[in-house]
Amino acid sequence: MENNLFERILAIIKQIPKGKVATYGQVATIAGIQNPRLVGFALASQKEDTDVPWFRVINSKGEISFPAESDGFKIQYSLLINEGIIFDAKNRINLKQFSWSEVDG
DNA sequence: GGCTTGACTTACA
DNA sequence: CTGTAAGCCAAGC
Repeated sequence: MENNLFERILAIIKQIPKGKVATYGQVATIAGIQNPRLVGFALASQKEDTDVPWFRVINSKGEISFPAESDGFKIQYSLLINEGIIFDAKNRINLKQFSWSEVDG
């Protein structure tokens, strides 16, 4: 078990199964931290060639945390669609259906 | 060591 | 649903 929160966060995100997503709060809680921003902060530190499926991490609203005009949004959107995630007219997904449970894995 | 910022969340009005 | 406020951890200056 890594002592660094960053590596712990990344390790958890890497455990997210394909076709599912986790919220920042979800990952933060599993990581044992009380600050969901650290999750996004850790992901922001990653590179494009990272092994971490950062695109499977979204906010509690079930939507991508990037502006729809941003490239990051398009990339994450495309990657999620590629895994079977469905977005609604508001660019949001059904958390009830796609949310990840660590025990469900 | 202190202040500011950040891919956030929850609560209240 | 929209707007405001507090909480929390790490990095950068």
